[in-house]
Amino acid sequence: MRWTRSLIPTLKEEPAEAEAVSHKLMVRAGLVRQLAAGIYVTLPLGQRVMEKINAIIREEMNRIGGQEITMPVLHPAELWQQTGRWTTIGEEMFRLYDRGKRQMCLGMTHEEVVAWLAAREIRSYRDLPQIWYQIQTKLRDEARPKSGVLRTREFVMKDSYSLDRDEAGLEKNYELHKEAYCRIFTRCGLSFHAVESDPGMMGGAVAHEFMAPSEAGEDEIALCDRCSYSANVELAVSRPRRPTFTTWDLEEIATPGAGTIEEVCRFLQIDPALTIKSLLLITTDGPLLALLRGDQQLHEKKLAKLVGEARSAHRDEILTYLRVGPGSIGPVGVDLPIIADESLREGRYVAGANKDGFHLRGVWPGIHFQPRWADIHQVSNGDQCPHCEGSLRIERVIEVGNIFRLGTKYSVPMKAVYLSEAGDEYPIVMGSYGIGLARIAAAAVEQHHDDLGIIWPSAIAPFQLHLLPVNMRDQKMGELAEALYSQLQQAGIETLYDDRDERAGVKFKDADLLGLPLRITVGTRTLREGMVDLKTRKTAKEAQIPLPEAVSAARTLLSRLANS
RNA sequence: CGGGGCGUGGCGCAGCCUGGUAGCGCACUGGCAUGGGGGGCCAGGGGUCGUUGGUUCAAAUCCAAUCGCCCCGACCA
Repeated sequence: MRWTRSLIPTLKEEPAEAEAVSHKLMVRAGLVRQLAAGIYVTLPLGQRVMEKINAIIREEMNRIGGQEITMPVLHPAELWQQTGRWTTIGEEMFRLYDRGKRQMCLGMTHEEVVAWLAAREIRSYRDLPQIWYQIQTKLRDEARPKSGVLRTREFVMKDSYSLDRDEAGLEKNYELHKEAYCRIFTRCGLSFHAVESDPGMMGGAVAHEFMAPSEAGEDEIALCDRCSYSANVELAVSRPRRPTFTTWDLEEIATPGAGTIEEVCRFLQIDPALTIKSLLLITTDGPLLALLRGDQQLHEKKLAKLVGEARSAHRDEILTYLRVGPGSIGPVGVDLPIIADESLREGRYVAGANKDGFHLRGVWPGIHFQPRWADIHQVSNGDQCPHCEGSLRIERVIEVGNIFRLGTKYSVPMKAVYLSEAGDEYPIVMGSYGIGLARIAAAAVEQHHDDLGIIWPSAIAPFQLHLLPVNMRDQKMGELAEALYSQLQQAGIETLYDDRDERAGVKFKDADLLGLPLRITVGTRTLREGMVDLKTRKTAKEAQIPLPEAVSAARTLLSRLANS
């Protein structure tokens, strides 16, 4: 493609509103433009990247037996009312009325439509299993769109749905998807982890998310350095490191002015892991004292699963329930329900004395107070793995895909059933599997760039080769470049031909910014010695190649890059 | 939804505090020179200062409301 006939609006300066590296680079390289918060136009270069990703996904989905379909974006409300999600989902769904005042919504996912279709078209066990997928736009009224194309209100997603007779069939399709996803992300050049995840509003058993490590990510995962344990911190469990305990006797000690864990530890010269952090929470059932070790953080979601939604108490509520200020709360002698983290089962601790300016030393959980035990701490860096002796590290990641076992959650209300060999009616067992296309592109940019710009993995690069004549006003040079361009095209090498009458420096900067895997420079050396420069973006290695060998050398290098 | 920040040519910004001719860099148009890393010279075009209302002789500047965008948090198939 000729640059002069393309829309490739590169930017010298960073857009003011961009924060994430991928956001800055995708805008600067002319891949996307923002229309409104969380709504983007995909420009020609970005479109080519999306199509590359698209093709890879399609190949891998077809390979596991997926059949491509297209489902509507506009849905009647009844569909969602049948499964109950019309009311459970809330403001994240775009809702509207048609001219006949019928309530409609914009599809944020398609379990309902799939179940609807299955209810009509699947009758017998002979019709199963099926995998249906689409690559389609989804709409979600995100509370906070952010980080460029990483969290948008309108986005293209590959979503597939498996239909099976039973759990065993679902398990098989789940595994097939897991394998397909690994191939897809690997082919797209991403490094990633498949981790255990919270099924959230999808329902069902433990699910998996595919996470690409990146600073710009919104999620965190815990990874074991010894075994294969890996999980979203939303549900990750750990055994916190064991501190060196002291066999203190129970005694009250004055801690003037020391309220926070940090202050108390400094005052007493002890490890925060030897203290109990006491939090007064207000649940729908009233006040609750939650206990953690001083070095741990409360995991609100874990707690919410046990006691429902909880908020921290206001200062006056603390005074009402405990007759003490926030700095000296403790579990001993308290007449409130207490929930304590498992890590407190062993050892003796320092805790608030429920008396301003005082703490208790030698508090023995289970003896001096009786809590309900539970895992309510957040996994932190260095905690011990729940399955082995390894230690966990926390990594920030971008969620690029996820897979869910839905079971019969949608087939039952939608009456998607089949008849077994014995003639009995059973609900179809479903799975659902998503991949965010733009997130793959953004994650790839996050993982592959340098100070100068993007370094595309060749599988999803918008073009394979950047042909750059240094001076278009030199007629001879122009002719050589033109000739080389048509040879490259004939050779089937996707080439972006920078035929602009720009200064060499401008073109070089743009080439680095766009980040195509390979660059051929036609310059004075070509005129003088018949050599072109062949430069690999990733390694920055440049080689001089005789002009007649340029195409074959490029082909060789590109195939090497494609396999690396 | 809570907290914070920002809206001034296409992009990035200054001017606002202390009201009085709207400015800089880049980009763009025409020309000159140059031609291997965002270089130089000359001449141009382009802005209801987000919007609305108020204060004032006079508002980009002060006040109020409103809209938009970004960041932190809450939320997130």
